[in-house]
Amino acid sequence: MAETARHSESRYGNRPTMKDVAARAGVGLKTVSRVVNSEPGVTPDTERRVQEAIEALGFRRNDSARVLRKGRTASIGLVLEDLADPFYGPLSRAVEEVARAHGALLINGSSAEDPEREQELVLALCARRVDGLIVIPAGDDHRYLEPEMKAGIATVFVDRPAGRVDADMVLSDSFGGARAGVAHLVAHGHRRIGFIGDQPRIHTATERLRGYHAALADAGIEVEDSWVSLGPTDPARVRAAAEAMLAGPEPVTALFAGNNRVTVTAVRVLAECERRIALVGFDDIELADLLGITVISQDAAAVGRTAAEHLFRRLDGAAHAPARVELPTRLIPRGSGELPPA
Amino acid sequence: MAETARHSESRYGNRPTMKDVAARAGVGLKTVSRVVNSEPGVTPDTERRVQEAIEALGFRRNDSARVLRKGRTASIGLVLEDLADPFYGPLSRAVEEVARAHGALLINGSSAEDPEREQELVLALCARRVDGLIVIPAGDDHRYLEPEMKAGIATVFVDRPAGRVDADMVLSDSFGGARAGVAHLVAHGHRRIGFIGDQPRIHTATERLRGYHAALADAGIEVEDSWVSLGPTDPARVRAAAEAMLAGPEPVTALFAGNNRVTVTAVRVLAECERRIALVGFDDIELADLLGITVISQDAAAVGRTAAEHLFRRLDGAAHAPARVELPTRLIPRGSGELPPA
DNA sequence: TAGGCCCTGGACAACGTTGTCAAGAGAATG
DNA sequence: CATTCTCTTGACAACGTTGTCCAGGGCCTA
Repeated sequence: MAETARHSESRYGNRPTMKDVAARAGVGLKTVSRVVNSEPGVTPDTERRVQEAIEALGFRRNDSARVLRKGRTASIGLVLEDLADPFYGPLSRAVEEVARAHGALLINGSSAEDPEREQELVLALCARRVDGLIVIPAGDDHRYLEPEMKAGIATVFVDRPAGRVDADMVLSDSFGGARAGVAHLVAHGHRRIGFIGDQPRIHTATERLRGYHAALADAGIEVEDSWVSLGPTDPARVRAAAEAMLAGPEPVTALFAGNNRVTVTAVRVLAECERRIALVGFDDIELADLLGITVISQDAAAVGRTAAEHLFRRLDGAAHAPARVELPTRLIPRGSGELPPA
Repeated sequence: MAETARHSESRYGNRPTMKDVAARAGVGLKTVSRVVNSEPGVTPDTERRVQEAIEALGFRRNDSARVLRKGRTASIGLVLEDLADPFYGPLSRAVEEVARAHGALLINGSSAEDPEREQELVLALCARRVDGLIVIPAGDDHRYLEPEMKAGIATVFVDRPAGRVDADMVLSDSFGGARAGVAHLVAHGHRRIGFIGDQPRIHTATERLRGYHAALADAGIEVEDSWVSLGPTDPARVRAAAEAMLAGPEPVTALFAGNNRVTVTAVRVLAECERRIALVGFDDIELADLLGITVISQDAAAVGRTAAEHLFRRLDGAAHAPARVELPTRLIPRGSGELPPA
């Protein structure tokens, strides 16, 4: 009776505990634990009684307590930039599938491309003692993760390399992809090609720009300053950049878009333009086939899957040196990249 | 010394605990706890010593233990259908923002439209004692949640109503949206309008179908069986359904697509078709403006935000009867819905 | 029938944290 | 100077679970 009263004031509403189940089933605490965990050494009859008590009380094991005792949370953290970005949805989903196959839950958070917020999120996840972390870096200094990694939290960086820290990474071949895309435009006769990309702080942005320069250098073309624009990828900035490149006496005849957000805005701008400007975008977009947009496609799901599999291999004890995996990209010609110079 | 040895074998790598910090700083355990939680009653000098010890050891509070003691996990669970679906990315992100504003983390999982998997996920989240749940139901019987809700886990159902359980819900006006969309087609002269939707098990699918029927009834049009097709929304099934409606002696002159996946496939099929078939789709799609697709738009972010705010109001103690919020939809004409009958 | 063994079940401590409470040191008051 | 009061500090229990270890009972064997 006193027992009941105590529980009705308990913090979890009035969740029954194993102790309550044990009392109701007339067995010891540990026996309930055994039944709940399907451990051997319980007679069918006892097990039945315990199960009945569990049903009757609506008992559900408290995983917090379990975690405290066992030291494994069976959860991993995923810190990405923005879940609303169509590139990260499939990535996150792929990570989740792998986690599920390993019986783990996924906690995720968006950094909104803010290094401070990234750190805050990562540390919160560490405080929960996630078993592992997959991080799409916003910042470029991850030394704050060192104590955590030393303490055994497996970490894989994705899409962009980690800063000042030695860890596993899974990247797409941004340099090679951009180089191939720009070379494609060159092959179709373009000599004046614009590049609109993300902020230089972001590794993929500079890698793609490097690929752009490499392709033009390969073709013996000298890049003019006005052809390149790096910065935030909100529609307003991208629109302004694109319009600037298309205006003036010697406008570009083709554009290379540094990521999916840039591509979307570029398509809008080009649709309003009377001249036919060629376009190749980094990242595939839904319905791009119908719009005839030529893209460099990276397989977001494959990136996520690879990273997660890496992580779980670490969690299962793999102790080799940090690896750096680079996944290939693919050029998908659909028309916009094959337009001749206007 | 023995202390050190014990810890070096500990399960969390060798994470220092408050006890270790206390020993190093030469203070009591509780004093460390006070510093970590910024509780009052610690002299600046003591605080400094403790902070130093925390830094030196790389201490990070173990939230599992904290949760066990305090009873609040400061995390909420989100169970949706598929994170890779462009409708759910923004929804999830909106939920995350609200959670973040309340200092909570978001754990999410995909049910893949499988009721069993939904239940499995929800119960796993309950075992972790998330403070609250936001569920996009896959199944139609949620009585399994009753003990959990009674035990104090706040729950909000989103996008589709809960089955056999009294709880808060945030829905979009599927019926009204579909009715308006189909009426739009009727207003543009169509009398033979096809409907391709999701499986009838899914509430939004039947609501939208109901809207379709209502609009046609309003116009005094009798629906033919062959105009309606419900089922999985994978491209193959949708394509087959669309092609069937467009073939035969009396084909439909317009299509209403029951969700974004259907719309995407429908656009592809119609693009291959020589006749101009009108199309209105439920859910907006990126770049739909460029493709000129008329849609019924529901604001995924608003749905997520509303649900999350509802949830936290519950967590902050709101105890009114379960509410049912229905958010309006918006018809966005872009061309495809305004085509006259071929 | 005695001895030993196996099998089931339970008592107890421990995980790392926070709430309660009481003790001790100074400061303020009479 | 004695007393009370305040402020800082630490000892201890508790949260709900699991691992360790031991006890008791039934069964088999000699």
